[in-house]
Amino acid sequence: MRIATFNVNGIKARYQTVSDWLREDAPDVAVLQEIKSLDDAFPREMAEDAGYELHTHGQKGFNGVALLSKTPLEDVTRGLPGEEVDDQARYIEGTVIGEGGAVRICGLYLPNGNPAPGPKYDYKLAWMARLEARARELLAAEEPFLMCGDYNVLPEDIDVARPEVMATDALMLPPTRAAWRRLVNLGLTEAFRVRHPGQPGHYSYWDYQAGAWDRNHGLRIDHFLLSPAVADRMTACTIQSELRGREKPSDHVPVWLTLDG
DNA sequence: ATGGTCGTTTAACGA
Repeated sequence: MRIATFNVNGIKARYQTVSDWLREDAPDVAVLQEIKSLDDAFPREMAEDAGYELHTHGQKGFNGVALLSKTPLEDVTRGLPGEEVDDQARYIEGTVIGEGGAVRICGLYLPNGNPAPGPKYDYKLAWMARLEARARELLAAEEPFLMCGDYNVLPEDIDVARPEVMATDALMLPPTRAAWRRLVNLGLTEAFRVRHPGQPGHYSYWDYQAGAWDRNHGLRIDHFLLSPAVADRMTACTIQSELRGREKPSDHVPVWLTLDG
């Protein structure tokens, strides 16, 4: 089973890019972030014509996540538990049944948090605490799961081209990294780094500005975290960086996870 | 040192 996470930066602007990508690269499950669309405004035929079941959790103008699956998803839920009122659409879960068993897929768009300090950064850290609580629940239930998406977290200095420029950024401030480590230290596996230990220069995002792509001034902020049973099934994790060089790209590229069965 | 680019939606705001 091949699962891809992709921050598309606007599903309407990315119509052709995502349509072509689904047909050419054909993930079994596609986990999308920043659809920037209401549920009713998502171009459903893009998914359905390519052979996907579509589940969205959208809002007007900003944020928004979606799950696309070649096989039916079970128990799709929207929103991250832990806050009574959360008007930001950043989280969706669904269970896919593969040959190797069921996997709970958690798609997330973690808040950027800039400027830090400030209310946006407070919201980011609170959101990370809620995500940790959700991971604890799934671990306690012994449910095989993965959490993937745009984490807006730079786990280590090798995940950014120029760490000194980003030192005070919400994506890598010490409290951000501490919250990330608490999550990983629950016993989760960060798929890409485990498959490519110590290798710098692998990014999943390049700013549209200042020739960031041409200079490879990128960030690795799109991640897969795997529960132990899912980590045991991992056979590959790769970043599809070539998509960033194509016409009318998103500022992010897909990250892929391959599971045995 | 500064500004630079997109997307959504049309005046800024978010990233």
